[in-house]
Amino acid sequence: MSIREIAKRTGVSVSTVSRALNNYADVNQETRLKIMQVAEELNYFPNSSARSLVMRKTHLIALFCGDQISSNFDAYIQEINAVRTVAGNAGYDLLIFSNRNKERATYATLCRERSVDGAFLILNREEKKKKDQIAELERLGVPCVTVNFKLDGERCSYAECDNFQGTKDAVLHLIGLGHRKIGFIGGDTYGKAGVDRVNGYISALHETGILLDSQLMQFGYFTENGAREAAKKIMDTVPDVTAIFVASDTMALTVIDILRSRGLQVPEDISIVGFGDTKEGKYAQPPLTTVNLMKYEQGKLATEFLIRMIEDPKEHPAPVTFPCQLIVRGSTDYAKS
Amino acid sequence: MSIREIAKRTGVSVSTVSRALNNYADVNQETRLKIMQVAEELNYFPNSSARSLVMRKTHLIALFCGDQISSNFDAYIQEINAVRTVAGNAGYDLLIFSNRNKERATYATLCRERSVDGAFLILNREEKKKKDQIAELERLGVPCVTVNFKLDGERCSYAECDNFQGTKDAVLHLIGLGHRKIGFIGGDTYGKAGVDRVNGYISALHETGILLDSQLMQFGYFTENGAREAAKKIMDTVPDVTAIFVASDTMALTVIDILRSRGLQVPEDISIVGFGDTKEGKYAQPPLTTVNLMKYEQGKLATEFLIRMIEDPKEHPAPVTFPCQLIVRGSTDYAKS
DNA sequence: TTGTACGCGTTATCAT
DNA sequence: ATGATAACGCGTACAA
Repeated sequence: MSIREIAKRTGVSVSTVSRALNNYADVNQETRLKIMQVAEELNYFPNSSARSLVMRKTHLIALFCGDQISSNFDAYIQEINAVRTVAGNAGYDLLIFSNRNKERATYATLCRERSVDGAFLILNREEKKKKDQIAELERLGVPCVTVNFKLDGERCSYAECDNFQGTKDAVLHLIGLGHRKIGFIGGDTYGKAGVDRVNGYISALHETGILLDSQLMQFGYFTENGAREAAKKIMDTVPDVTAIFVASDTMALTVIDILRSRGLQVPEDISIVGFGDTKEGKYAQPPLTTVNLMKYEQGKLATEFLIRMIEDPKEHPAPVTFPCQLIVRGSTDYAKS
Repeated sequence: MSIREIAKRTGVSVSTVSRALNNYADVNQETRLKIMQVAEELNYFPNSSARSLVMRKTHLIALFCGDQISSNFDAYIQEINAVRTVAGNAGYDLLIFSNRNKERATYATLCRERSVDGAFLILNREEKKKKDQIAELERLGVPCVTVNFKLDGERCSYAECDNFQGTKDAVLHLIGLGHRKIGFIGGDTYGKAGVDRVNGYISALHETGILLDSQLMQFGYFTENGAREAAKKIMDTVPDVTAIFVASDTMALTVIDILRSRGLQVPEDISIVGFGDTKEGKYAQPPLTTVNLMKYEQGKLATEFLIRMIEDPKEHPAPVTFPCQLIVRGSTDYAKS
């Protein structure tokens, strides 16, 4: 089973076997052939633990995705698919830390312990607050990338999407349809993404000369209840609103429910734009106009950064901001004149 | 950084350090404290490659999910979540093979090379045909489990869902609503699952004394086109059909489209039951009545089997067949009288 | 072209 | 209670 066994059976030394199996030039064709033949017979395959130990390379990329506790991959599939594809093409396998015994361990600790060659992080709202852990990771020296989160550090990079532009495009789309009283239901403004969406909305109005009405701006904190309350406030204070931008698809669907319960039809009476392009939105009735975050592309780019850093110690790819894409579907229409 | 470094700084031998760090009883409290302190200072963490090498245990579970090429996790999220949770609780991390350089390697080979402690397989239709690879895996000696696929072998087990009962329940639901002319659009009959669904349909009819009409039975092969053709055939030959069981949610939604294009309303004119309980179906209009495969539970159970086999060489958990759950939503209603 | 010897970081065995 | 020493399986300078 081991290289030593092959050495015995072929009557050569282990080093010769090693060289033969690793396609070194300095080994006789005959002996090589014989070695490979015996290896085949014994169904030999190198032990990657041993190899990693001596090579100091595991061909493993750590994948941190979202809360380890709630463990829902659903939201991260596109990024995960991207990592899997790009890293796989480059010859890497993926490691997902699930071990609960190590729950108190930090990202950096986990990476070091498993000697991963690099790490890909998809952080949720809670995790982004762990400043010290992230700082530790940035100091670690192991190449790291994130999506939708700024990661500074010698061996770090990231890809993020342009929430500002995405929101702005969505609101400009509404304005293009003739809407003037346009509501905004944000998630929160704790992070850059949330702030950017607010600014995108404001910028779109500003650019087209529409006056800002603070009563039209509410926040739903990405919860159903929050969205419900926000929508009610807008409807109560500005009943002649004709369109609302909502900062997540899930909240947007909730808003549509509220509107229906008040006897309003979407998009006939009021247009709704979501954010995130989820399946729920895609298959909703009417299908939701929304903003696609290009998550696969983000993941792809970030992984390419990661691979470059792993394979070249001098690489330090500049972070990229990715444009979002507006997906126009059935929940938006011309404003009633 | 290494155990050796700690030994130097504390003035003891490496073996003592190892014992101290691994909570062996036979080490002086003072020296242990000192060792732990230095380990803390140096921010020491054990190297798992080295540890795996000598312990012959990696605390790694291989996760094979679907086609390595098309790389879409979407369909397997529930199982993956289950593995992650259960394996994580038991102290295992997850390894996803993505390395494309090893595309020609077999499951068994990959497992051996990375020395995983066990493997969890989610096989798609294509992969289930690789009989020799699966046989090799069964002989490997590394604990393996699958979902929805029979895996024989000393160290193998699996969890599957009861397609027969699930289909039967769905059809009985339709019969309970007063339907008598009930169509069946299957996927295929290449595997056990497909056959079971056919038999479930037949059994439900038989049990309630409804005569079988072969014109009402068609197959869509899990493709849009297939579903479309199957639906057309049924509608053309038995225009007074009042309900159709469709063997996948995706096909069911396609069928609904076809019916609409022919001026039929669901569920007013015709009831539709899907299979699989996907998000598309859940958020469709009307929400699809369907059969939930309890994928999370299947994954959970299979993983528990796996852990048991890993931790006890004598364990050989009996496979389990899981009952499906009928989810009644808006796409089914009483038959028009 | 091949073999010897050592190191990778850890644990286990057997002394002491 | 502690230390030497030998594994684990592999890669690689260096010597031959």
